[in-house]
Amino acid sequence: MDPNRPPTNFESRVFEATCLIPKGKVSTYGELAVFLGCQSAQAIGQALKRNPFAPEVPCHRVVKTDLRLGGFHGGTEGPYLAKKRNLLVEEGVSFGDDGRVNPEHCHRFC
DNA sequence: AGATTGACTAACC
DNA sequence: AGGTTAGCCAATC
Repeated sequence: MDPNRPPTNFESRVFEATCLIPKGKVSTYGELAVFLGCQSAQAIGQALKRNPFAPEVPCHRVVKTDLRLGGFHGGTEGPYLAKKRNLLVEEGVSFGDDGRVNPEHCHRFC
C-alpha cells in the first residue's frame, strides 16, 4: 500500500465533511455517510483509517453511532482510543462512565 | 477483473 | 443482553 498516495475524490469529500464538525462536537460515521450520499458508514471508516492528514483533519471527532469511540490511527483499542478521547476532552467534549461521548455533543449536518 | 477487507450499522437469534 | 448474520461501499490485495 502507498500511504503517500493522493487522496481520492471520495476521501476528499470525507475529509471536507469531517472538517465541518465544529470544535467541541462529534459526529458519527453514519451521519457522514448520509451527508456524502452513500449508505455505508464503513466506507467512511475506510477513508479515515487511511487518513493521510492525521491531526490536520479532525478525524477524532468522528465516533460510532452508539457514541463509543470507533478507532484512531488505525487501531481500535488501548492507546489509540486513549489518545482520541484525550483530544476530545481537550476540545470540551465530556464522556460518560461507560466511556461514551455525552449525547449533547452530537453534531448534525443540516 | 475478481475477491477480500474494514476506524460501521441494524437486524436477528 | 450479548453474539451472529447480513447489507453496505470504497480501497486494497
